[in-house]
Amino acid sequence: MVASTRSQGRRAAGRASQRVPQVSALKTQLREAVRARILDAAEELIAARGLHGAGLAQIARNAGVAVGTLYNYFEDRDAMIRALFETRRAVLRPKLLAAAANGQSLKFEPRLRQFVRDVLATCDEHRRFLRVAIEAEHLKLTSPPTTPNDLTGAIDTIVQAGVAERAIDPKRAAVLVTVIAGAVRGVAHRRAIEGSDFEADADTIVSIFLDGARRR
Amino acid sequence: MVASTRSQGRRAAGRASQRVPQVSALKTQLREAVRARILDAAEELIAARGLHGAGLAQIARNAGVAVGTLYNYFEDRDAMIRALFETRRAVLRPKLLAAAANGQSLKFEPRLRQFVRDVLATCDEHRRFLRVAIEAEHLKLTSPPTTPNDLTGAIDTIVQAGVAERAIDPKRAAVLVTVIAGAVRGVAHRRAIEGSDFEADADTIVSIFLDGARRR
Amino acid sequence: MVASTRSQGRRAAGRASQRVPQVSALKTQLREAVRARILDAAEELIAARGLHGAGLAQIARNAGVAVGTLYNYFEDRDAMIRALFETRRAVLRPKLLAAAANGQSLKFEPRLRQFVRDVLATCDEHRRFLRVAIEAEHLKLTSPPTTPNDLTGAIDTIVQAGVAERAIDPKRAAVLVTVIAGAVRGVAHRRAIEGSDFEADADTIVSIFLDGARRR
Amino acid sequence: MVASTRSQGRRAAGRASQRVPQVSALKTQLREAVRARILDAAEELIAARGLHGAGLAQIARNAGVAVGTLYNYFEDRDAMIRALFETRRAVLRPKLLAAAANGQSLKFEPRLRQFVRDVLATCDEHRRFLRVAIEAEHLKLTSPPTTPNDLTGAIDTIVQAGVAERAIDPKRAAVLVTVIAGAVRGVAHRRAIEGSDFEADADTIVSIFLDGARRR
DNA sequence: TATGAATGAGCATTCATTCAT
DNA sequence: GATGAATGAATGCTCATTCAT
Repeated sequence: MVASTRSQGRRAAGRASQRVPQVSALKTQLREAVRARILDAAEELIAARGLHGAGLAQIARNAGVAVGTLYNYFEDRDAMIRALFETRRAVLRPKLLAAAANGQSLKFEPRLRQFVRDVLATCDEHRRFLRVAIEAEHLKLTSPPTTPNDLTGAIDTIVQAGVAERAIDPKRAAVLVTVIAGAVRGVAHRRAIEGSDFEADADTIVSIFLDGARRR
Repeated sequence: MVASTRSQGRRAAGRASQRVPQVSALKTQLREAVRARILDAAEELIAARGLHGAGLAQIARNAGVAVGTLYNYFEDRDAMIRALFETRRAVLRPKLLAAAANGQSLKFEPRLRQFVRDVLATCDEHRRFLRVAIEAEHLKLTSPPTTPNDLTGAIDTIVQAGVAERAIDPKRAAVLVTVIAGAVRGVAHRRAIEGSDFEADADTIVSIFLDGARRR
Repeated sequence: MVASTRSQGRRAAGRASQRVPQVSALKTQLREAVRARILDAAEELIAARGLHGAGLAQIARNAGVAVGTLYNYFEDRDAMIRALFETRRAVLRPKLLAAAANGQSLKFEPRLRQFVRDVLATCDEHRRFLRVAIEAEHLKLTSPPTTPNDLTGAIDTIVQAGVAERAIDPKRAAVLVTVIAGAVRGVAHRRAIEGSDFEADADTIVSIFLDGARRR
Repeated sequence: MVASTRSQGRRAAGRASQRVPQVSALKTQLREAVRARILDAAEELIAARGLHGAGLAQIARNAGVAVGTLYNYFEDRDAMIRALFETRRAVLRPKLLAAAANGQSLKFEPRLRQFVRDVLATCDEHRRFLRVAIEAEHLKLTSPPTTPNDLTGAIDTIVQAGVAERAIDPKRAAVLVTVIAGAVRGVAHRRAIEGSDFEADADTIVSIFLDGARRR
């Protein structure tokens, strides 16, 4: 009896020490789910009606929570929007970095080709956020590092590699980065709005940039 | 007295028949001047603080009129902003069309070269409005045809000409338009923000697009 | 005709030069009337429900204006309440100063007697504000100089005069000021709440302070 | 085994019959301790930031409990504040009554002297609550009997005794009560805010009230 | 009973729009 | 036509209260 009592005690203690973390893990999971729902609601509204048209009341309604609840997750509206960008950025940035780092063993050309393909695919995946990011490009006041800069950075990495292996003229590097970034953004933007899938776009873009559009 | 009255009447009538148009012309001129002052004030504020930060009170103050006066010139705030875009568009569109039509006698390459040069010059001239246009690219709901589309249209004209003279592969034409438009916009955007003058940008861009960035 | 026209012109000019100030004077008067109505409404609500219970919506309703109008008269709610105190103080302070300066030719005793009589009369006149002043005595954060301090200051003036003419022991002066101020405030407070008129209070108070309540 | 079980049962029962009251006593004690901690936290916050600045969240934090727990001790915020006053009153009232009853065998003058001394001492002891009481004097709507009234009552008791022994003119009694109460409150208030100790205040006050401030 | 996240009515504040002068 | 004070719906935010755990 003593033994069994002890073992029960142990088991109980064991259960407790297991359950408390389990409960808190569950809570954390729930919390994250709500947070995600809120950010999704905000993202959708901003994409649809612009930053100005995304009121807290509507965001709360779409997220299925009360207005006050928003303030349990974010300091204020500004912080919420900043969090939205940071969250999305945390998803996109690694993809961009991975895309940029991807074919380091490859020569410049196939590497760039793969990179552009990856980036456009990623943009397709995150069409909705793209509209938000475009919307927010002039809100530099609050959130310093924007996703588009990540794109430019990634392209810069690749182009520098191209310069290093003497595939690209260093004098043209800076303009090339801006031009490629503008082009990619333009194509992605068009896709995001039109909803169309330019299957072969990636390769065409790279061919144009490398060999020119001139017919030979 | 009668005579003098008559003659006065005649003279008055004569004056009136001359003056009424003059007066109305003067009035129209004055009206247009006020309208322009209002739109300038709006443009400046939007460029500086964004669409949301440009309140009617501040616009009126900067334009040197009363708030109520704004409503004698525009139906409401939305109409005023639409008018701002249309007014600027009315200035920019002819320039773009002229740039596109400019070297119709030229071969494709020098024509495109001249065109990009002209477009970037025009963008430099209208830097302030550029910021407004960028700001407003997500306001499609109210104003259907936007300046950026004019750019795309002009580029399309040129590229089609290139296709016609067999300098460009027709399969690539659509993408090329988007890509060039994106690149030009990207460069212009960068200039508008950084304030820097990329003197040689135009030629570099065209060279890249025609012959590729690849070192030979 | 010329003459009459001229004289008309003169008259018109005369009227104009009279009327513009008249109009602006009328406007100023109207403005002040509205301002007063707003402050009255605020005073009444604060007196009835306390500072916290006086919401801008209710104040506006009671003043017969829209909520937004309040902001044409005051920077924000805080400024409005500060203005309320300053306005009332601007009325009460001169009365207190006058009461304190009143019988400078008199001996200490009749002077104090007159002073207390005046102060209690003034308090009766401004019963409603008294409740507001009491309410606000712990809001020192925003408005530094409060009406109650004016009372203490006035009493101090009188007591110092009493000290000067050797009617009062200087050692007791400080406490006497506090004690008289407390007593006057207590009586005024009681009147403000009970609404009763203690006709002879002033003289009784002074007698007590000068000769004591002890029966002889 | 049976026996042992029984004896265990008995013992258990014995323990239970001893312990249940002990446990409930312990629980009651604990409950009271928590209640006291909550009221202390509330008192401190109200004294420091005013009634309006004492939010339930902050009170709970300072008391070391959760917000919801407050509602296990008090119906709502209003009831909590009322309880605060009643609790403090339950401490202060007996002291005031004792002070009033203290020198029943003494003559009026030394009795009043002692009373004022006691009251000021009590006020010094409870400085913090004094600020709360002052803050709350306009919350009469909810809590009918306030501490200040206890003071007035106690003074009334003494003054009536003075009337009875023909030391005080009955016509002046009512005013004298108000005046003394106001004076005591004024002095106590000044002490509470300035933090200074007027050692001799009590005697000075009584002397003034009995024999007047007039120099002889 | 203790907890603290969820709730939503209530608040001060803003700003496009109207209208009497 | 010009003016600018008046308007009030809409917004972001707070906080006493509730309730599932």
